[in-house]
Amino acid sequence: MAVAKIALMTNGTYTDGLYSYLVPPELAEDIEVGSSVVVPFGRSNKPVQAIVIEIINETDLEDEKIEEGKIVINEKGENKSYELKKIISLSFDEPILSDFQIKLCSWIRDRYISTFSEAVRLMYPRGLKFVSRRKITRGKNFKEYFDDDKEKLKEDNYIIKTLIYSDEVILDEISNSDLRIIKNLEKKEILELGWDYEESLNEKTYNLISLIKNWDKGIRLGKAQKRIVDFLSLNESISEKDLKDLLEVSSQSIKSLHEKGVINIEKRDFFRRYEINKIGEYKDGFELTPYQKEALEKIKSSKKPVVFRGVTGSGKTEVYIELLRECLREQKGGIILVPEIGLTPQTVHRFKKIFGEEVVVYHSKLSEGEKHDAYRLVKSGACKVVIGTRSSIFLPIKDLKLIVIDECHDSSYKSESNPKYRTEEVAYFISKHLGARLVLGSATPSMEQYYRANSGEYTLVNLLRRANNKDMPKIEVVDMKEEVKSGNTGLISSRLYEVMKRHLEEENQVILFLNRRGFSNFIYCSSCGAVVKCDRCDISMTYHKFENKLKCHYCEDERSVPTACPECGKKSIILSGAGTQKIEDELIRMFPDKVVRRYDRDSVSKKGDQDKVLRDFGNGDIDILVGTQMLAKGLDFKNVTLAGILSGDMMLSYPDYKASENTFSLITQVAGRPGRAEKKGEVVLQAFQTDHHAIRYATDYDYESFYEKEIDMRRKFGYPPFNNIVRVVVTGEDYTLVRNDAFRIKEVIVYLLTERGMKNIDFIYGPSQCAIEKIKSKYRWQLLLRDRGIDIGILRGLIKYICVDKKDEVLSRGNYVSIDINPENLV
DNA sequence: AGCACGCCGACT
DNA sequence: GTCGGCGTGCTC
Repeated sequence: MAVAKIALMTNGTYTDGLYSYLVPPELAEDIEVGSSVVVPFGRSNKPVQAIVIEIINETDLEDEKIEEGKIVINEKGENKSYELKKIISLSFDEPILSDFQIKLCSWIRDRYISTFSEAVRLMYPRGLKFVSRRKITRGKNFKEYFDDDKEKLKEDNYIIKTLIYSDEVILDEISNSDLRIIKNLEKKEILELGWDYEESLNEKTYNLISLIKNWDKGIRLGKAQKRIVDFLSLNESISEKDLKDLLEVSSQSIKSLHEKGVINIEKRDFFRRYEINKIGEYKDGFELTPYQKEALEKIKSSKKPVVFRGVTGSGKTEVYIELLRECLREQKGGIILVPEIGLTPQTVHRFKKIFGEEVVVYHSKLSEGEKHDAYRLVKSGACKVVIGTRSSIFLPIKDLKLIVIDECHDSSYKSESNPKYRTEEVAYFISKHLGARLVLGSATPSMEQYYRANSGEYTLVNLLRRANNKDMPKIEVVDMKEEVKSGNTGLISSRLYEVMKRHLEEENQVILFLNRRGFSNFIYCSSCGAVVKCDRCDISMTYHKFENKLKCHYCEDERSVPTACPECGKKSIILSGAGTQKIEDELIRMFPDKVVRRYDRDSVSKKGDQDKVLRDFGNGDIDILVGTQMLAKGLDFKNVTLAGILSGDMMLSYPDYKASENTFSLITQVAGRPGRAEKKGEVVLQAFQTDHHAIRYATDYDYESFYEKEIDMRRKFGYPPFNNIVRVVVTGEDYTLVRNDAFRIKEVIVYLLTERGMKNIDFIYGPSQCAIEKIKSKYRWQLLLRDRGIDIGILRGLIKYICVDKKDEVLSRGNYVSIDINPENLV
């Protein structure tokens, strides 16, 4: 028998390795590398899912031999023999992972310090549900047990009673006391305790109905049946549901037609697909401008990944479309990655319109069924174009030749949960191995991306002219310090009000932009200055007017607004900050005859809400749209002539080395919204730190100068792209234990390195408390490490050794450690 | 991570 | 005695 090395799909680092199982002869033909299988695991032989990573034929065994079902493994000159278990079953006919995907899993596992199962999960079809349950059956002494003592029938356990008339008892969970009883009876062979498992595939089918060619015309048909036959003689085929709806006929009529041999009923796969409504306007056909053509040719001729810097409105999308068209002409596949699908409904719709059924849309808001069907459409090769968010990079697109990462600087391309991968790196790995073209498009590439483009690792392609040949709108800066001095404590400066009024009077539309949903919309005490914070997360709670409640954005905890200050007891609690709700109120007061709408995660949480607001805005039913980040990307409305940025520098105060970069790109993006059609656009930027280089260069649209200044700082302080940052976060409920563990990790690192003769260990920062000290009742301490004077590979290995392999020895019980290589944010 | 097993204290 | 809680160790 052949031996399969498998990786388990259960969680946990302890079982993160390869295990050997025998391939039973009856499955030998079907099990391949990449197959999804079920294996018995652990002392109780619980069935678990696993992926076959390697198959070794008996004849190829070297250090290992199989003797009478046992495997003899030669380890360090010693023969150890294990009883090998057999694979129970195969879950899909086809292998789930290709050889390349297995390679990718290993790479992800190493690079981001995750487990095999976490990596496999990224690529595993969502439609398969697997559950294992306890199964209790009768032992051979079961009958005797009652013969001995008839009284037992009355008092015994309900499981045993059930077994008197039923062959088995299946339980989702088993209580500790029941387990003990069963274990005891198992020894006497009265009961047997085992496992049962169930796999269900969430796939849908429909009935396709068509007329049989030579059906017997002499058969008598009912009225409804005649209608069906008439319809089918004009139409080739129709789904049963549509037939019923259209002709208003019953299942019975269809059934009897089938029985009479008049019609065919065929089961067909039904694919649940994500559809979106048309929003806004854009031209369907287009011709590339000479500049776009030039960029296209440069991209096509590059052998390296391309950083495609195109200013807002330059028409990067048209270039992507051309690249995709070329792919399809050659029968190859392509993928366009976008930051968050909700951010660019217009783009998605546009691709759908051009490429039709060929496009699969994939993002986190899809249902499990929709995700699964998207996977199937791609896996089968039926669809060759994917447009989706970061996780779609793992879809098994056939003959992948093009990967585009649009808005490539966006932070949503970094995964925050395990494996904490960076989409760009994964895409790079894939493109290299599969020979696919990689294009990173943005108006404001990240400092790292631009650095790579300048250093020759990537190719730089610029598209610095807008498609409509218009200049970028002028950005006017309003100094809020002056505004406060002159007595205006509102959110909207007198200057912005003035400009808004002018644009609105000319029947144009205005977008107002704010950082994050209600980020600083906290309440505070005007006597002592105390801010109401969440007890569990230690972040300011946000005031939500509609519910008149305070909410924590990290743990979703909520409470009513206190009447007195929790610190000093005085009744001087007042509202502050600039939540979108508060602004909405202010605007309604300022412009009573205009329609104001909010666009943030609170007001458009449902799938349809978002489309509706954008549709209304596109139709001109809304005059002023107020929103967060969601407004900054990809939206294209021709009547928008003014964009207001209310707190342009708020982001600068985030505890993050990327604060400047994020501020710059945000301003640039917002500025790209107004004036996209014939009308001239204008931007008003309110800020306190008007002299900051991010603000100054952004208002001049001077990306190059900003880059020069910023890259110097990165070099000086050892931040990416010059150094990698490894973040280790310890969490747990006991403050002291968490803190001590963070210090212990540092000590162990220093100890191990000095032991190896390393002298300058000055690349560890911290431990320090995280900016958000507590989330969901768990304290958080962090350690930041940089690869200064140490190779990143060695550093990664060291951290894995300490925080994963030796976790039990280093960490206190109940504490948890999370490792993030080059994290996107440091809160 | 689960899961099983075994040790120990509490309570009939 | 035996029930249940938790600490420990293993998983091809």
